[in-house]
Amino acid sequence: MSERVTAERVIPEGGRRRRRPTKQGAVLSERLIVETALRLVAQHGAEALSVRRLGAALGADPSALYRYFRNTDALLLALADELIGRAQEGWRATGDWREDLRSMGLRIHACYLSHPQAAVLGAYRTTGRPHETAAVERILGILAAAGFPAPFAVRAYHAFIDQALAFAAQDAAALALPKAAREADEAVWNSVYGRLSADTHPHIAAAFPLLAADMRGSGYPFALELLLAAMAVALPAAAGS
Amino acid sequence: MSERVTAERVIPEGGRRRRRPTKQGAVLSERLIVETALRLVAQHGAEALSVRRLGAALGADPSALYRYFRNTDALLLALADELIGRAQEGWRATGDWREDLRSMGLRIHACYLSHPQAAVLGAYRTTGRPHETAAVERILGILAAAGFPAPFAVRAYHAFIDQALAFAAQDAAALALPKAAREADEAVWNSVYGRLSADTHPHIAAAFPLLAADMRGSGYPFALELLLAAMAVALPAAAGS
DNA sequence: TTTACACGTCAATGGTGTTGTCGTAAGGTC
DNA sequence: GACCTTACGACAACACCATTGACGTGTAAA
Repeated sequence: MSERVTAERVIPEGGRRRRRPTKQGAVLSERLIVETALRLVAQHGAEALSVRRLGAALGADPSALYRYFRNTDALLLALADELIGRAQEGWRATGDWREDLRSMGLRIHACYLSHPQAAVLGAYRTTGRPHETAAVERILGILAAAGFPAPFAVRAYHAFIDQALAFAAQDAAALALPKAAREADEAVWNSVYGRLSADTHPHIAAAFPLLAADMRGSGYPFALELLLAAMAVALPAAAGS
Repeated sequence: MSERVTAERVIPEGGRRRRRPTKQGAVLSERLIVETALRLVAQHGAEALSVRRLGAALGADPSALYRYFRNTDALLLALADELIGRAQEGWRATGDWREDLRSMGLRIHACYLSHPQAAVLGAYRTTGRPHETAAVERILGILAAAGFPAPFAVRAYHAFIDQALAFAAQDAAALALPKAAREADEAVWNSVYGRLSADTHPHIAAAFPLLAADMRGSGYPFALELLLAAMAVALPAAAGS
C-alpha cells in the first residue's frame, strides 16, 4: 500500500504553467492578488479584507485564491513583505551609520503610515520573504561597518527594527481608526487633560500647553533620535566613524 | 406619529434589578463576565475568546452577553480598562528617576502581555480615564523631579509612553496570533534566516546564532535601556539626582 | 398579591475561512 | 493537428463567527 503524498494545493510561484482566465476574464497571479488586496484595504479599510471580498474584487471565485496562498495568513505575510519592499525602494547608504539608520527608520515609519490599514495587519509578523531579509541584511551591515561588536549589534538591531515597526503599527492604527473614534480620542486631550486641576495633577497642569502640542504628532522621531544617541555613546571610541 | 425611542438592550450597571440565574445556575454580572473572559484568555489562549465560547464558559446563552455589553468591542474595552488598573496596582516610587521609569515601563509591558487580546485594542486608544491620567501625572512628576527642563521632559515623556505602549501592543499582537501563525513566525528564523547563503546575506549568516537567540524575546527591555541611557546623557550635570 | 419588565433563551440572518470535488482548457508532446 | 495530462477556476458544503428580534418566565417592586 503506497503512501500517497497529499497533493499540495498551492503551486510555488516558479512552477506555474497555465494562465487560465476566470469567468470574468481576470488572469490571476500572486502579484495581482497582493496589489488588489492592498488597494482593497486602502479604499475600504482593513475590515474589508476577506477572502470572499477579495475574490469579488478580482473577479474570481474566493476559493481560487487558495491556489496561490495556503491560507489568509500567507496572504497577509505577502502584504507585509510588499510594504517592507516599498519602504526600501530607492534607499541609498551614505556611509554615516547614524544618518543611514535614521533615514531607514523614518522611511519604514512613513511607508507604513501611507498604508495604515495594511500596516496594522502586517507590522508584527516575521515573513521571511525576500524584502524582509534584504532589510535585515542591510541594517546589520550598517551596524557592522560602524564598528559595533556583534553581540551589541544584534541587540541594537533588534531594538531598532522592533521600535520602528512598533511605532509604525501604533501610529498606523490610530490613523486607521474609524473617523468618529479618532476624533474622540484627540478631543480627550482638550476635554480631559486640559481641565485637570493643578491640585490633583500639578505636573499635567503645568506642562499642558507643551504637552497638547507635542502629543499631536508621533513620538517616533524623537524616540529614534534618543535610540541613536544611546548607541553612539556605546560605540567604542576607537571604532568611531 | 410619536417618535418611538429604541429600547436599549444594555442596561447601565447601576440600573439593574433582577438577578435571574441562567438555566445552568450562573448569576451573570458585568464583573463576572469580565473576569471570566480574562480567565478564558489566560487559560485557553487568545483565540478562545468568542461570544459563543464565553457564553459557554459562563453557563449562559451567548446572546445573554448583549444585555451587558453593546458588542464585543465594548467588552474588549472593559477588559482593557481592567488591565490598566492592574498594571498600576502597588507601584511605588524609589526616588531614582531611571529606576522608576524602568519599572513603570516594564510593568506596563508585562501587564499588557499577560492579556494580549485585550491589550491589542487598548494600547491604541486615549481613554482619559482616571488610571490613565494618574500614570501620565506620575511620569511627568518623575521627570520634573529628576531635573529635566520642561520642553525636554515633555518630549521625553512622549517618547517614553509611546515606546512602552507601542512595544506592548506589538508584542501582545504577536502573542494574540493564532497558535499556528505564531509558531510559523518563530520557525521562520530557523527555516529561512538560518539557511541564507553567506554570499548573498553575509551579515545575517555571520550573526545568525546570536540573532536567532535574541529575536526569541522582546526587543523592549533593551530599547527601554537605550532610551533611558540617552536621557541620562541629556540630563544637565548640575541637576543630576 | 399583583403586576411590570429585566433578562435569559431560542431561532434566524448573514458574515467568515476553508476544503472536496469536478470539469475544462491550456500546455507540452508527438 | 491530435492527444494527454493536469493546473486551476468554479461550485457546494461545512463549521464557525457576531448580532438581533421575538418570546415567555420569574423576580422584585408596589
